[in-house]
Amino acid sequence: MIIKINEYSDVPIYMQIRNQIVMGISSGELEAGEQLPTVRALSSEIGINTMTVSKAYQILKSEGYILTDRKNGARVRTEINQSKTLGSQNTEELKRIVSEARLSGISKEEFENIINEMWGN
Amino acid sequence: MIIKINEYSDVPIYMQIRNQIVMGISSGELEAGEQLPTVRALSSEIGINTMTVSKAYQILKSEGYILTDRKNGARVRTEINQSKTLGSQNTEELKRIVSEARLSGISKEEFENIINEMWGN
Amino acid sequence: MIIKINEYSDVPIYMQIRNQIVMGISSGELEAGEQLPTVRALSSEIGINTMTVSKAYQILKSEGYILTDRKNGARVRTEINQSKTLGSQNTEELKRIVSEARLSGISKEEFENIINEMWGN
Amino acid sequence: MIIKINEYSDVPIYMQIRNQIVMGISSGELEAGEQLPTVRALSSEIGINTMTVSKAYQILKSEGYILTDRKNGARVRTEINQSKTLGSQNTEELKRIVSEARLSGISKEEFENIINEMWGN
DNA sequence: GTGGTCTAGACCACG
DNA sequence: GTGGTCTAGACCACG
Repeated sequence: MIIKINEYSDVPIYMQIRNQIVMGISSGELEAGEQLPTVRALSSEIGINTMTVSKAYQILKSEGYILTDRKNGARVRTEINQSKTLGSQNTEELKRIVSEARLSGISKEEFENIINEMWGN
Repeated sequence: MIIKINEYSDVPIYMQIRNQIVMGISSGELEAGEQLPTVRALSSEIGINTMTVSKAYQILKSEGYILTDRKNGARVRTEINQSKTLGSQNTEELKRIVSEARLSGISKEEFENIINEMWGN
Repeated sequence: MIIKINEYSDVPIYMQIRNQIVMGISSGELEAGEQLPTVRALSSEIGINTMTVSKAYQILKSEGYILTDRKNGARVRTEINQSKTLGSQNTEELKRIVSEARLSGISKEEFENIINEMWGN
Repeated sequence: MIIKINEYSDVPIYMQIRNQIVMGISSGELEAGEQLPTVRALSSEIGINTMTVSKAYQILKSEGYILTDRKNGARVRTEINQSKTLGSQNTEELKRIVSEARLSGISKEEFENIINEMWGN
């Protein structure tokens, strides 16, 4: 899986890494149990500080997306916690996006089509 | 309309104000042409600096949501530009949220119900 | 001649009045010697303070575009001073606009066409 | 590149900075990808507050002229959006300048020569 | 070291 | 009274 960093984004680099790995797991590009590159490998590959990658991995671990051990490095967790809830921050973000979409003249049907495409099948 | 600031949020205060006003316009709580509180009134009401409120208003102005004049203060714009697009940042955010929702075990139907509730009718 | 005020413009109202009268003289809509509406008439017509119109007239007078006397009110000057220079402020503004036009991908030919249309004949 | 502030100008300092950087990019004095001075360096160089410089940079960023990141500071964007339009404010300003130029006795040919010089080649 | 945020307080032009 | 500008100074996350 290829991680692409936008160094000029407002989103911190460690968060960009975290987000792309989460999206990779969700899309199936990263399978359950699959091994992630080592911190050192990934940081040299994308040309950033190891601390930054390490921070991304720590967040993914604390969120329950990956497991780490000294021997095997990091792996995608096979049983990700199914909270079945969006969480308050994502709910707030989603409300904001929905509001802006409505004001920009997008119809609910169009918005649902966007969601459908993103969801895959 | 009541603005509530979460001082522990990662979202800057001026952005929280901006977001809540956008959501207020979208929901109809703030009507087209309606007058917003003055910078001074709002800043004293929520206990923050006038510069911070001013920054929120300037962003809303530059985004085309409100208009300001020296005499009457700020008003909700009656004709908000209908770009009919989400914008690249909102698209990225939405992709991330969809990915996290899927991984948390939310079904597409449940997600669409969340959208439906947020959308209103 | 009809003066249209944009109350939400960053350009002060007195300057909007001044600018529109200058453009009216330049286009020929206002002829040399033609009488302008009284301060009172114009201010009530466009619904603003008499002081604001008065300020516009004072600027036009000091710039040599109009003449005022108690008996006849304000008239377009028949011999406007032909300095044949842009002035430093207009020169700076024009430089800025040219720079922005270039960066936006407008060609010199296209820009000259815009000038031609504005110039009339 | 040297930024010169006119403290007596009606143009706010942050806008003077913004304008001079835009003109620098347009003239080629600032090249695509070139690094701008840091907020602190520029503010101390021209003797003004960091907030004022920061505001100029934020405007340039929101307009798409520059990119900022925490590590490297600000850089001139390599691909500036080519809208190919003047924008309504610049169009209005240009109309005003053309009108004043005509009234001052400048011929269309002379005006086009001024444009030509500003445009470079 | 970098840009970003926020404050307290001042002053300004406009109307 | 209104929004807009600017300062001096502080603190912050990111890298």
